[in-house]
Amino acid sequence: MSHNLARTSRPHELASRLNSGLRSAIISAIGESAATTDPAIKTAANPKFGDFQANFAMSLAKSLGKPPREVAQQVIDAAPQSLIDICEPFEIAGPGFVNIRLRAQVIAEALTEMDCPALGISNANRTHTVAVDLCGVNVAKQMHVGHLRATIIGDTIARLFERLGWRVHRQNHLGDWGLPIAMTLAALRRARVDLDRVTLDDLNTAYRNAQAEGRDDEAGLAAAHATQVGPHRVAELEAQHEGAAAAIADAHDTLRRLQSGDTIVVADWQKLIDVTMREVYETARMLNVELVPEHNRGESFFRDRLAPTVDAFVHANLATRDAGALVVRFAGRERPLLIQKSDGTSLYATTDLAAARYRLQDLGAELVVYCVDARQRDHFKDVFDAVQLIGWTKRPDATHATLVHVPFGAVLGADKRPLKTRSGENFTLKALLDEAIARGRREVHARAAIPDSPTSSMSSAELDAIGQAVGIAAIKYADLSSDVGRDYVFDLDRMVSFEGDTGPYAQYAHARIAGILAKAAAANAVSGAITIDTPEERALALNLLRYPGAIEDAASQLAPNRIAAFIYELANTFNAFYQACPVLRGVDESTRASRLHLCELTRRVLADALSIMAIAAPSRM
RNA sequence: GUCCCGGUAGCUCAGUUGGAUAGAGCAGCAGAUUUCUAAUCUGCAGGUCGGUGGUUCGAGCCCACCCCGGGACGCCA
Repeated sequence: MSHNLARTSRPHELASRLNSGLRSAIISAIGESAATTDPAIKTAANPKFGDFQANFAMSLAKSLGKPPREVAQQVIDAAPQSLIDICEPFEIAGPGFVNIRLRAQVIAEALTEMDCPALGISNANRTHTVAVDLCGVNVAKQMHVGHLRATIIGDTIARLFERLGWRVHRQNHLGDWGLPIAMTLAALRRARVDLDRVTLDDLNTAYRNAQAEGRDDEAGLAAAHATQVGPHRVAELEAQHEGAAAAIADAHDTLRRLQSGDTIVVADWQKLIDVTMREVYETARMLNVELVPEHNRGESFFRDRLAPTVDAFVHANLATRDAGALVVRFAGRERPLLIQKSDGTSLYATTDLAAARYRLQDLGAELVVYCVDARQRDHFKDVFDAVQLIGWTKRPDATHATLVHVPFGAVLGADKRPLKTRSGENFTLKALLDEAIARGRREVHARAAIPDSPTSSMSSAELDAIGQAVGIAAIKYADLSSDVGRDYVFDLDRMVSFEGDTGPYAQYAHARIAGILAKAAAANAVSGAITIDTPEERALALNLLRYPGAIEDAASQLAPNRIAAFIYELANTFNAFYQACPVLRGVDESTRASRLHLCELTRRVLADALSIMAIAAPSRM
């Protein structure tokens, strides 16, 4: 998963300095013919090989017809002074790897440089605009685990770009228009339900019943036609489903009134939206997700743009009639994209095309990211190709915008089937979050009950707040920390176990640091110049320096798990440092000042990285 | 039938443009604690990277075919 986001060059970063130094060494050793050779700098596979390794020698040796180690030696001998100044003597190892160890002083200087509000991340990107399609709830339906993913993955990607200074448009593509909503609305109106007092549960039930009614009707008639039974049998079936047919007719009538702006129907429709969204916003708040009414760009928003969208394809000669419907065909692909039904009405692809056009042309997005279920892969491939065909990705400056689907996998139960309750229903997201919060609170209260624990003096309300943060972190981190494109098994025990690669583990590392810093402040201990002496200090420092690159990689690959992997790595190296390197006790003043500085930086980087996933970082837990 | 995604330790997963002995966590075993928060750390053990063939100095990664699992396939979204 990647797009054409240009990776900014970071001359201040150590890897970049090594890269350019080796590049010029290669040219002076081999000649201009090797000017395009990538030094292939990577972080060392193993600390015993140094901090970085350069792998250029093997591929270069082949084209030169020389032994790789000889080529490596030649290049090392031609190293410019700027490179020699920042490294310990190079070592050639194995088939021709060049092992690089930075001088401790250089690492310390780089860290000092990183010690600014932006933490080394370039955020001068205000000319860039991205639109992020996220959440995508349906009106009158409860949120379930699928919406959890669409919401938090989208929010994280949005925050990622915000962190990099982009203009970000969150787009909540609500399912708030069309026959399904009309069916629900019609059913509720028939039953004379008071829409001012109705709950989302009521709506959800009405939605399901209305759907079942409609399916019943369609299925029966479809079967009748498919089996070519006589008109008598069809009539019989129609009689059987008379109620359903009446309901459908009522739904169509309601839809017609809704579309024509019937004041009463529109007001009732708005009530359904209000009831649904009230709960969506509440859930978003629980998840720390930034989602407000201004982000709503649902199907209804695009209703007047559907006909122009279809017209555009017709006028561009990209749409053809097929069995009464309008389809867009693609070279080398059997599957067409249906943009208008044979009855002249539009369907979801039409809305997606209109939405894409809006995001590209009205919002001016150079990148549009869709955080939607992986099962819609083919659908988005078709939609994106259609947008490409008609030329809506062309930008005023002659560049092309990019549309990217970030497909996410299913949330599975222990049986590896999509997560269901024991009675076979979908888990509501709310129930899942309540359970996680309860678990988080239980754990936090249990810790606080241990004498001398840092939280033992806290009030029950304070502990509840921390417990909620821990429970939510457990769920969010588990969801975001593996490749989002894949299915994962929802196992609350593992998520809330607080051991290993989990949200609470990261929070704990942060709280530990905050504890040290609080004690240091109380003792008037101050941080100062960084010196790198021990292996643990070096490992921690090198990890901190990787932060800007990790964030840029996460953005360019639209991969939230890259952030999580960085966090876990940093928390790990910090805990090893914590174990081996006393900060406040038994060390001289300059060591204490240096280690306090490392702690401060680590805390800030951890908190910053967690904030991109919108996971709280409590100071005590 | 066509197309898409996946298969890595008992379990859950990493693995960047192809690079050194394929890495973590959990579970298991052995250690470290009068602690700056043990929700931690250190070590051990655990693998035919689904299979076969190919490309390459070098393949978990690239190519071909096959096996297994999941998904999508015009008038739902």
